[in-house]
Amino acid sequence: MPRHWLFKTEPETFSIDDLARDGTTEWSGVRNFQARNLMREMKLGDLGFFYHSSISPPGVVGICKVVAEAHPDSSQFVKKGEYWDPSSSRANPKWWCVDVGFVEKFPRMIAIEELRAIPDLAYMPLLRRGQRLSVQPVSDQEWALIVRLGREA
DNA sequence: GCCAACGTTGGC
DNA sequence: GCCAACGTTGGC
Repeated sequence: MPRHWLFKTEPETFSIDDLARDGTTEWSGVRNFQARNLMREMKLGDLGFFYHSSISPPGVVGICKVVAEAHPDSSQFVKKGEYWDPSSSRANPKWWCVDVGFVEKFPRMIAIEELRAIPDLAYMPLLRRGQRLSVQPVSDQEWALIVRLGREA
């Protein structure tokens, strides 16, 4: 069972600086069953990379941790909200998510281009063609390698 | 339960 | 803005 993860977010919507400011946040709005299932596997204290997507350049910018295990995603019940799901109910919630907390911001971003150049990372879903999961597992080896890179000033 | 159409993701 | 990839939807 993976104990490390990667969380994608568009920084215009919610960035590492937003997480640093707020301390914790509900990782709501994920509407993909595979990503939901991964969040249900997460345990309190699990660490994850914080990844900025849909900007130039995209990349890993820091570390967050699971501060609450999976619970129903509150945004699915907000009527007319962006993430409202009329097919879900409080009695039988469809979407689940964790809460994440700020751990650290790396002194530099590790851009996807740099990750792609490392053969040991070739099997990361992030770098694989067509893999668009917004929540992904990260192996222990990948984790250690990327943390080392990120902490290089 | 097949599968075409459609919508979304996300790097480039 | 383009477009490949792929998940979801809905007609049949």
